[in-house]
Amino acid sequence: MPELPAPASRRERLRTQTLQELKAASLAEVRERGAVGLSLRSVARRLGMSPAGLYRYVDSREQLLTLLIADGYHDLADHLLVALGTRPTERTAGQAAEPEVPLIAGPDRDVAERIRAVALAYRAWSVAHPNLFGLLFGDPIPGYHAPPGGPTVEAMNRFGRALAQPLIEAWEQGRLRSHPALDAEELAAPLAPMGPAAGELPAAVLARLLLSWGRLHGQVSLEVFGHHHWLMPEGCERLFRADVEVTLRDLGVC
Amino acid sequence: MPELPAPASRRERLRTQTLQELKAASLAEVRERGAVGLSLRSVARRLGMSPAGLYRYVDSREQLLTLLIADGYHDLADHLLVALGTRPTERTAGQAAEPEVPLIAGPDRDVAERIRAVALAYRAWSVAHPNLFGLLFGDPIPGYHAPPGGPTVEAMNRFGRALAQPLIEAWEQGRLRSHPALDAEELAAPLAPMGPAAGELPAAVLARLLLSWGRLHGQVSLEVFGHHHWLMPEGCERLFRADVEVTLRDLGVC
DNA sequence: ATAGCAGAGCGAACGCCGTTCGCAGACGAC
DNA sequence: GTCGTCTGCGAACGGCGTTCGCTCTGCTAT
Repeated sequence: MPELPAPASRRERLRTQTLQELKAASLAEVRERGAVGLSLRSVARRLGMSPAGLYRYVDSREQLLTLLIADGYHDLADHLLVALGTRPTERTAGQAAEPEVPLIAGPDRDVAERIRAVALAYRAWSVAHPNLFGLLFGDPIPGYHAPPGGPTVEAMNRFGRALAQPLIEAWEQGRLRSHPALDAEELAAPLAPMGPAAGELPAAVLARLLLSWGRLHGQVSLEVFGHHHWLMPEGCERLFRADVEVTLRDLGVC
Repeated sequence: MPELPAPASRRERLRTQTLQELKAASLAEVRERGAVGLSLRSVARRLGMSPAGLYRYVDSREQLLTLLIADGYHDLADHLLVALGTRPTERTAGQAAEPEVPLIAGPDRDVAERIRAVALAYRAWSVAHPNLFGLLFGDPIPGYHAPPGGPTVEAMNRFGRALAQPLIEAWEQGRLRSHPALDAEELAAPLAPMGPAAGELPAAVLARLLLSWGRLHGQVSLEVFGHHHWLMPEGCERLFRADVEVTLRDLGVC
């Protein structure tokens, strides 16, 4: 979120500052108690405000959650971009202590190392913020659908671009191995009318992206939600690293 | 859940019947509105009971949810077992319309086909019951930890065994391809002290099980929670089938 | 057969929640 | 300085999970 120059009247400055505090307090609640446990009254108590007062800044509890979702995607995207060597020190949004990025591989590094870096960063962020991971990727908010042009989809797109970046590079370098199951035309066909985010990505690359993302996401999801941890108390990270290596071989870059 | 012979007094019969109705009504609520939307008062209204009356059968809303979780694992396990050709017609628990099992491969079929069958059944069940999938694999209930010997873990174990069954067969047939990233000793080491469910499974097989499950689970999770659907309106099933084929090749059975 | 007791169910209440409404004060524009 | 908009608040409504004490029913032991 680039800071707008906006000279902004005193009123407006106070307003945006209050809204930032509101989001920060809500974020803290979500981190501690999960998205389900977010209570407007409790947030109001933190801010020393009346519950009704919050409604000057937020339409409803649900809309507040979507604000946090957008921020969450931005935070995760920032994290991935750090792993890719972009955006070296900025890190404005996430004011709470951020997890270390386990591996940084800038644009000059081999593409396999860059994929590794983004995958490890994805897991590191998710494990460090399980409740935020749940907010982004867990049960969807019952009635909610993101408005097409809104800040939520923009944040999701930024995240998606960061995730796709090294795969696109691999494709540009001609290093994606062809695969009978992945290059079948019946797979590429439904991908042709792709969403607004995909841009000019060829279907075969998009297919590999979704597949690879899905794999890593599955491991992370099972770990964060406690399903791996229960069968395998230790070693989730090693299992994840093994999956990354297998995926790199499948892609052909390693 | 085998039906106990239990001649049971009239009181007891009525009691268990009421409890079944209670669970059925709650299940319907969860199916419609999701686990977050489950309301004891609403369930009581469905049953024509007072809200307080429910507490004769259930300790709390949370405990009711865990009952549904256990039932959900059993239902999913049943579904997988049907795909494996076991348990041909019984299907007692799930009284609501169950999804068709897309592929049935009995014990006489090739192990690759059996893995395919269980994977497709996993997805079919999840897509057919998104809110139940969320109940089992979405955000965990904030404060809850399954009691070690309880019915929940028993149900999870039954599900895990069904999932592992064809992989074990592949291993017994010596058809699991060795893989540098998966047979590394540092991966097997943390798996050695495995949970109560794993039994005598060798670590390398357990590692492949968790890896393969994680992959498929990731695709299903992203699809059910709407993340794939948004980038790729159609073709989730084809993408999933492609992932299954890639996984089969990785395992070496195909 | 009957006395007594455990089980089942209910109404009322408590404290929490999200949300709305009307009112009061503060700020900014003219 | 005046007026309108913005900000905040107290009170209230309906819904929620949960508890308590009461009644009534059915079972069981004598």
